[in-house]
Amino acid sequence: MTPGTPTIAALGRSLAMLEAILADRDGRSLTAIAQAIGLPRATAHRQVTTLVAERFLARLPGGHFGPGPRLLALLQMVDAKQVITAAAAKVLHRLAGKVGSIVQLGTLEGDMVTYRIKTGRGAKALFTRTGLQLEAYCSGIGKVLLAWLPEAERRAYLAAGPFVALTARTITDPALLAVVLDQVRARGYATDEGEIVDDLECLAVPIFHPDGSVPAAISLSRLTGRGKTPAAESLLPLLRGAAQEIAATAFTF
Amino acid sequence: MTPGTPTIAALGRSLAMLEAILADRDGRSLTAIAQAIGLPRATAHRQVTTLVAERFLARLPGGHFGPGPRLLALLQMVDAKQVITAAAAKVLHRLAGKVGSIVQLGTLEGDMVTYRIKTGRGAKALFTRTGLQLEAYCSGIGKVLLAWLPEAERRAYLAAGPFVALTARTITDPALLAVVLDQVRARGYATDEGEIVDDLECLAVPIFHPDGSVPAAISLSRLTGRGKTPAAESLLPLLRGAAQEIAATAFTF
DNA sequence: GGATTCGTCTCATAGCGTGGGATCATAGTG
DNA sequence: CACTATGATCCCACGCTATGAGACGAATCC
Repeated sequence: MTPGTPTIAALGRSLAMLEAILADRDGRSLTAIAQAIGLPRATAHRQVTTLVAERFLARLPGGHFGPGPRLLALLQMVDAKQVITAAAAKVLHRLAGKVGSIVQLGTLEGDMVTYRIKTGRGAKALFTRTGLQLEAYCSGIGKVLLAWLPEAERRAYLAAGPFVALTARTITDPALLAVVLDQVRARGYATDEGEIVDDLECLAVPIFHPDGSVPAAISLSRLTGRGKTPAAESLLPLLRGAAQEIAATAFTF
Repeated sequence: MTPGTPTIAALGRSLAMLEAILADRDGRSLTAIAQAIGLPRATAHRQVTTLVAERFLARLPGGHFGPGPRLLALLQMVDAKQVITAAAAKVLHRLAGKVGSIVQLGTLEGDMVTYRIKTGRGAKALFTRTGLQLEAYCSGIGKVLLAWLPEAERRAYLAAGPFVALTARTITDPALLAVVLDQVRARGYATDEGEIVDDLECLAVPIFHPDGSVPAAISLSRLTGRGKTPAAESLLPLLRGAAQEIAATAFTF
């Protein structure tokens, strides 16, 4: 540890013990688990006793342990999207500073995209705000999230419709949208050139979960009216780098 | 606390702090949260610092906190069914002793029922064992779990088929099964009279999650060849009582 | 600019968790 | 059935470590 950061050693050890017990699917003895993480039997025993008393663990018949009610309650408060959002915050701030445009992060809830992070210069000029929900089919982030949806869900989404035109360029034909989503998956990124608002264009890439799913996506947006147009695709490596960094910090244990 | 049980006070307090921070959706200050659970600011600050360093929490811009990667990893190991199983173990042992027959608990995974607990006298005479997966449409537990499935999933299950006859009494007609499931929901319990094996009958009731869903079901089984047949429905209150007790211990935080 | 309020850091104190070891409780084994 | 091995649980003196009041800087409000 860095000596400059005072932390509670005992807490870390207890949490490691919690992890070790839940990770153990083979029914090892408490003593064995304790030994595996280098803890005296007596200490481990007391920690587990406490966790059971606090209802974070439950005793199973046969001397084993399982998750307790309070852990379940915790589970209901947390979802992967929140973790990604937390991990993404600082990465996206840095990215926004580097490219000098608006950076956003969004997730899919049902048919709608939820915008969870918005940062960068000119952010107030854009109509979105964090917490806003928007249709998925017409934004870069939305198309990325749809593209990596499981086959069955993507099909259901396309079948549900209707897709209302917000500008002349909005894709409203389900068949065409299906083709576009296939392209997005093949290329690894999505674009939006005036499909929501006429003078807005953006570039979006997925954030991959290790299991291959895409729980979130990030995008760079620019109002086309304003000044120079830096080659959009030249920004792709930066955006992808950020996505990878976010995934790494969010999913590395 | 009961004085007879030695527990680590500090661990409990730190975990309470973790919960409090995650439960706070209003963006209160750390000081405010600490005060709410009666902890000095300095102590709370050190605990949170530790939890961040251990990656159970993550710093959000604006001085707030969100769940961290290790918490996500922890919670991925937990699902509601495990918690229910843990909570049910002792309750079902007691019930088995009281009624003197076989008690089981099962959950639905895809189309199959997984038997997770089996206890009581004569348990070895029955072919099931914990961990066994069985088709859902022909057992009492299975019918309960199907009956409370969300509309769409229940319909999908009924449409998928086929339903093979294991005995002369097995329900193989999807339309009839649909009617039976409606009855089960209306009555609040399911029976199986020789639909899997000729001489086996059972009575099953749901365990309700507070949100109304049914993540698990419990049943009493009896081999009909053997002796007297205590009025099956007279056991219903006992079974329901056990189900309610399990739900209470598993979902009360 | 004065007054809050919050986050962060320091440090002396004592309270508490620590862990070696003893004691039960359960299996396996000859 | 005694014998042994393994694990769970309990005990307790010791010393370390978490504690929390207080100080300080920073940000925000009036």
